[in-house]
Amino acid sequence: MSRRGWQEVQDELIGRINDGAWPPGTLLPAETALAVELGVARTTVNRALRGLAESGLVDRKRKAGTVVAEHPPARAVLTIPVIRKEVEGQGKTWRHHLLLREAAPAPAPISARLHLPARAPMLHLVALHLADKRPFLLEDRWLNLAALPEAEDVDFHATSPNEWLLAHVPYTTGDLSISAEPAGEDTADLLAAPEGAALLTLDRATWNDGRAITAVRLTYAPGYKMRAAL
Amino acid sequence: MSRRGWQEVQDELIGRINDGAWPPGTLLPAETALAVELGVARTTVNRALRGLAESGLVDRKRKAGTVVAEHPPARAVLTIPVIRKEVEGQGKTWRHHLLLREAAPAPAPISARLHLPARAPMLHLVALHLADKRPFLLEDRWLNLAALPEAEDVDFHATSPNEWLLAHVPYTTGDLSISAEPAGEDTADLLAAPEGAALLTLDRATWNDGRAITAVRLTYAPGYKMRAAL
DNA sequence: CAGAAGAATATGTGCATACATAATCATGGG
DNA sequence: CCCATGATTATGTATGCACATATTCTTCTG
Repeated sequence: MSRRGWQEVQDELIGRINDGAWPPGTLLPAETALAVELGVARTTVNRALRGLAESGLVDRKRKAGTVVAEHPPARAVLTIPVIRKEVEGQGKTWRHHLLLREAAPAPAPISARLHLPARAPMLHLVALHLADKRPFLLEDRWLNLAALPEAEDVDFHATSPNEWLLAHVPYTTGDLSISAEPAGEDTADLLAAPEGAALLTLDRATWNDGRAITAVRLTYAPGYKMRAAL
Repeated sequence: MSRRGWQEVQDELIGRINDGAWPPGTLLPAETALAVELGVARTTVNRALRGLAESGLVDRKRKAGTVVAEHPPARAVLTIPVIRKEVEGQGKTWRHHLLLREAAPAPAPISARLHLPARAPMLHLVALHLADKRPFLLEDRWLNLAALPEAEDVDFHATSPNEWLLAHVPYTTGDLSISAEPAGEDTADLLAAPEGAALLTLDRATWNDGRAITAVRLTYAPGYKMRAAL
């Protein structure tokens, strides 16, 4: 029945879950048993099950075995590209204006979010990104100078903060919060939106190897949609 | 230097990318070479590299080799739980009201989004979800009756459409679009928000094994923030 | 009978090997 | 010189084996 690969095995298992043969809560056979039944090596079954566990369809615990999840959460992978790439991907011309560049101690909400001591020395950058000369998004960023002293000497007119960071600290972890916010007076003005307009807003904090790097708020112009694959 | 496992190998590789030893665009050594250098089996290097490829840090192609990505996009994993679970996770009481239940042909935008013929027979459901008796989110759903004829006989007063679907078709694929929308008159009323308020809105289309299942729009009450891990 | 010590077991991972597959690269014919 | 074709090569994956590790289950002891 099997012949080809772990994908085939995975499809078979998904099928059994979806058609009700293994309803939520079912303890399913051990890897070794499945391997024998499907005529493949245990490694192959393991690969298939690992995938299902990653996507949340099953829960696995050593010795306890593999159980079909009761409430499999939907997982969507958001891909947040470099801003320039995103604009150019729409066939538009990208530009950016640096509106503010100021070394300043971190205000309380920022230092708290990054788990830094109050008033840690930071670089505050505000940049407006344009697509075909129309406002696209506002980048309001606080950069931790202790982690990135080089930033002090960078010309952010030439390279956007967004892009400079990615080139310098490509691999980061962090968290993200997505919300809809009404446009404040200044923001409305910069994004050419009516005051109070609904704006998609991303708040992001970034660490690298345990060191706080940056906190940023991205405010998109009205009408922007973020897409993700499930 | 190595000793334990693919994670250690992965950390080592991430380190070399992050500290500039392998800048973006670099073609890195073949798996076999890395395996020898790090004193592990190729399988282990492969595991580490596969992880990096999944998170977008490197691009891999057969024969061509592994290249450090030029613009590693940030990837965030959004976990969208069952609505009831989410509300209860905040320590609040969940309830829902079914506001509309109507069999009707799909309007054009819905059938287009699901790649179905125009006016395909569907079930239109609107439900308001409450957290501690306060409006939490509005669920506006179109269900493909051809794929799920059982839905015709379900009492959606007892089980929310959201939850019924998850129990019936646990594993689905689809796409998701996230935006900020101003509250329309009806929506504002139902969510107890001022008209024009900024509301986080999710639009989702769902397939199972190539068959269109449902299209849904979730409109959250003001102030809602969606969180994700990077 | 409670609680600690130990056996049993399912998953997690590493390794060596083999073959599959997709690109690329080199080669030779027109 | 161009292009088709086949050789080369890096990744992709399967397999059998071994051992690690986290739990659970069992049993022994006070």
